[in-house]
Amino acid sequence: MPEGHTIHRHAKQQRPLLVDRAIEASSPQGRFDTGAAMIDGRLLESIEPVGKHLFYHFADDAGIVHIHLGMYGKFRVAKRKDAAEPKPPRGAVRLRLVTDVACVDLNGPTACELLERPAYDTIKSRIGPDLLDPKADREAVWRRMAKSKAAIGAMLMDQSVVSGIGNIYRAELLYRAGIHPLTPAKALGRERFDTLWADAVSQLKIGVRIGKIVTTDPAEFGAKTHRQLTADRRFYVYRRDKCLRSGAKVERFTIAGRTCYACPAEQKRLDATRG
DNA sequence: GCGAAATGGGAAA
DNA sequence: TTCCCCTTTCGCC
Repeated sequence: MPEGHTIHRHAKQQRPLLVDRAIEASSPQGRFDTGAAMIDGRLLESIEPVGKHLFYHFADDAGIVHIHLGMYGKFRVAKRKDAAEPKPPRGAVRLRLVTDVACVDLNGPTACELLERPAYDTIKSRIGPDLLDPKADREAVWRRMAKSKAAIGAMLMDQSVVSGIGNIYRAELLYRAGIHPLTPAKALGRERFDTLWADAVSQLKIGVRIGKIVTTDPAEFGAKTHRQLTADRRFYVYRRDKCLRSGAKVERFTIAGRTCYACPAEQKRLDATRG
């Protein structure tokens, strides 16, 4: 389920298995043969998550592997107990990274490419502040929003404005804030924006911790933890017919080519002149 | 069993 | 806006 939380979770999980180790790289499927050959045998220096992107920095200027999962990309991580031989690839494995302790397979990514420094810089420059980066420039994000005419539902999905939020978090964060997605972003005003930002960070962190998106409040359903919530209670409005809390019929419409969901009873459309 | 839609995004038109 | 990529899942027949 790749939104920003997935990427940071992968980085965290893979670091102890791959970083500071020699990497045996291959492309069992064949579509990344050349790139894999370039990094094969090199030392991996760091894994950098930015929004929905992952960058693998290799030593000796061997290059930077850029991965974007898109909607279908998946990692499969297997530890090599007693350096056991990795299992044969499952499905179309674009990239396989093997170290002394693990085997990491990547299937179905939108992007898996080897970059040199300038191309890396270009991609980085297109990615807005990452909600999961403690040093993210919140001021810059608000400045963009205050200047724009776009709806908050569009701005939150624009990775050049703020990175890490996908279609599920967009719908759910705005529901939690009681703000209708078609509200002009600037109409939130600074205070509501700050509240929304803080909630976004805490929700994404829950996602990183438990490995899936759960945006409902467990206490509301008699559960102690987010993990305990069953699949039908993980979202308030996303892909639902009726709002989980109010029971109102969930409204569906398209913003920037993606389906957006909102509860007409609980999400108010703010006036652009207020705030 | 088949088609559509899905957590995403870039390029083309 | 529309197409295209990539893969899985779900609803409908």
